[in-house]
Amino acid sequence: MPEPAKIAKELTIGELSERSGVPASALRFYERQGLIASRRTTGNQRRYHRTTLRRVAFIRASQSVGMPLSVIGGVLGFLPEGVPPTREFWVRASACWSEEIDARIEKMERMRDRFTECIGCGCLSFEQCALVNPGDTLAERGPGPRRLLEP
Amino acid sequence: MPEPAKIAKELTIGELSERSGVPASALRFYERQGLIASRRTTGNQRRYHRTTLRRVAFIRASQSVGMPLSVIGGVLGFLPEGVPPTREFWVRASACWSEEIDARIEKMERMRDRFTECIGCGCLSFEQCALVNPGDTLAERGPGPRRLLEP
DNA sequence: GCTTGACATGAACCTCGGTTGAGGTATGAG
DNA sequence: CTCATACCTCAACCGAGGTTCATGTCAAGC
Repeated sequence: MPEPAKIAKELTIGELSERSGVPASALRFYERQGLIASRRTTGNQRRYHRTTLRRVAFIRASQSVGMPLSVIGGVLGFLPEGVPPTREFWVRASACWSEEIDARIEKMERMRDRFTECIGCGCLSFEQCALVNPGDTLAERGPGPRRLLEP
Repeated sequence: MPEPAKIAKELTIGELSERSGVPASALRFYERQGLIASRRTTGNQRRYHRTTLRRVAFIRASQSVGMPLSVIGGVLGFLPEGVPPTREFWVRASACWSEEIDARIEKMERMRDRFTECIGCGCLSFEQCALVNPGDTLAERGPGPRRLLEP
């Protein structure tokens, strides 16, 4: 007789909070934002699938590299709730974040160099000064998860 | 007979706004935060010294490299209102910001690399994962304008 | 079955860097 | 002097990313 199939244990919000180190208030907030999902018991309490732990890990890791929740949510949209993340997903997400981070680093380096140039020329005046009018504002919009969308 | 000394023209908030491209509401906000100062007319209207234009330029340029207003305010504290910024000031401020930016870039690179590592090991689990528990939070506090303070 | 701790909701509050609007006053050109 | 602008203050609001609190319900151990 085979062992009875282990029922994959669901997590309460307290357990998820404990195991992830993320306050329950934040987990409820993520749920309102659509980043994670939960089943509700008959008594209206949240129960999380085990894989939610991974989602939360991904959220926090992404936040730690400076991603806003809105962008993280976009990427998590490609990862259905309740299935463990595929290797494919990790690879693409990583590539996506790397691209994003590289862009930000590049921008900061450009700004730093401009700042130093401006010291050299003593300007820091409007109209002429590249630092005061960076012109990078257009490039600001729409990086998005290209690597996830274009395999 | 010598020409009458040109009275250094003061700027109204509208003029400062126009010439700096910064909304008047933001200029009032900066004043509340103590980043810039103004003289008041008998009728309680603001009049700005010409050098305020430079201060505002500095504020915007600093913001463009990601400095929070509080830190910018700290550095501007070394630049008395009404005197044009010295070369010394620019040089130190630049060095200060460069240091700050380099630190941020370094941190982002570290994070990016960790992210990629974590993809490699497939972890992204709590407790073990360096990304999820970066341990960089302590280093977060107190960079401050060292270069301005220690000549 | 009772009690206690965990969970639910909603509203209020926080920081940061401002914007918007209402209601009132100054300034300057004609 | 008048009248259009420009300016003043104060209060409320935005969005991001949450926290805190009050009040009420659920689940589980004894």
